[in-house]
Amino acid sequence: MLDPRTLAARRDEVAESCRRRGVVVDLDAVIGHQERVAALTTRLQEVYRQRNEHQGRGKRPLEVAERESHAAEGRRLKDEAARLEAEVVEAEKELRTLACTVPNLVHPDAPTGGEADFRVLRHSGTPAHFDFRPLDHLSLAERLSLVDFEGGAKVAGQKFYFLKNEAVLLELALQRFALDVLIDAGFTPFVTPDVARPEILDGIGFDPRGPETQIYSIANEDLCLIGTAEITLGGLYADAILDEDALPLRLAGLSHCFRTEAGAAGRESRGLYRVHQFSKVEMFAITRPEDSEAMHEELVAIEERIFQALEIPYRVIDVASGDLGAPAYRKYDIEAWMPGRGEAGDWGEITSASNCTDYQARRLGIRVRRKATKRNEFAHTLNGTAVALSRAPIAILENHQRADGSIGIPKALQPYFGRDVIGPR
RNA sequence: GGAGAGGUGCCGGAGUGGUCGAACGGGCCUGACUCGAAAUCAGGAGUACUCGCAAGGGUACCGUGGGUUCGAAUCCCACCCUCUCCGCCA
Repeated sequence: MLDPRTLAARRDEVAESCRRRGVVVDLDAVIGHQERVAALTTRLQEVYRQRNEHQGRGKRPLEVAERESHAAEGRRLKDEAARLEAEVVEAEKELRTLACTVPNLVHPDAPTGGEADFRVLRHSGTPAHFDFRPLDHLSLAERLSLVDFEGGAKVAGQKFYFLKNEAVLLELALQRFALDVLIDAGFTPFVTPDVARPEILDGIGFDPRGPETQIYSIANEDLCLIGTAEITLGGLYADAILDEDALPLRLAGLSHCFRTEAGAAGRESRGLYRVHQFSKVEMFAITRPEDSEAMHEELVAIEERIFQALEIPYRVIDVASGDLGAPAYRKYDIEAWMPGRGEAGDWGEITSASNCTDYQARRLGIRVRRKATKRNEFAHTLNGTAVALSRAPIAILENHQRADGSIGIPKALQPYFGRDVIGPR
């Protein structure tokens, strides 16, 4: 949600961003509605003022007849207020609905276009040359008894799985490795709840309901399974007014992530790439508005450090305007080289870092108290994947596979993993 | 899960129908005193909405949502949360 008043002030800029996103929104309707809500609110407050004045006159002892007519007038004012209140509530609800259709602004340097129009910012590493035909991660994992999708389907359904043997150790090693990198970088580590209230999801910009939702709801509870720790870490600071000196906040959250993947049938669905549950170490940052772009670069730099240490070839892309998602102002994805993907290997997204500017902060009520002006402003929030324990293992398995079917463990991970190879078996 | 207690401003803590946006402490900010500081004294500090070019008005908010009443922090109902005890449990 963009603030309807800043929307009015920056109307043309917002319109241009919507155009670049390919989103059709009637901005003038939102602005007009905001004005109507303000006018209604003013009228309601005037009735409140009258009511207060009237009540002041009832504080002294009154004759019986006087008391009667006083009470009657009071009831009249109360009814009038109630009527207006209902109108205001209704109008505000509608305004919120309208305002929520307006996505965030888009960074001027982000490429314009759809999913395929990303800009490649840089490459790191070179895809390994195999003198044998490399397998995809699923075949590798099955040969080595690392995952059990059949068992997952048996107890929980399609796209759930068991990790087994070294895959379990690999998951834990990657978690711990990533956390160490983040702690070094000044992040405070968290293990967060795996569930959250719908308001929190909504504040972060996830739609907990509706047919296209990515979110599981828990029956008979007002709770959802989280799709990422971004939800819980952001929610942790909902309604906070933060001291300017306390920023930026760097938070690292380890959680399980649950996604329904509604409407994603058939899309790159093999193996661990797109599953209903996985673990993730997520970065979340809260900054002053002027610091968010630098923080965005910092988050990507950390992601790159992690994947360089894991010896995974990758490229960093600047996601195009049409593929950003409503909260994001700019998004950088890291795509790892996955030798087993497609016919002869392909790039696959393994992390994603977004600068959401004040879009989430506004909905969650995360503010900064400015020292100079003593005023409160909405903070900026950012999030980025340190390591997703579904996709990072794909990249490791596929890139570090050997002719004998074993998997080499990158040096940086060996102390965490405990040995230097998985298999062969 | 059962029983009890409680949720008030930055913190502690009054307040059981109008005079309460809220006593009193503490902390914080400004000024006075001081060479400076401490102590002391005098002032000032919440959030949001709304009207206004502004200065400055107005309105709402005492866990949340309803209700009673001319009038609710105060009474009633529901829910959420916290604490203590019991039970259960990793």
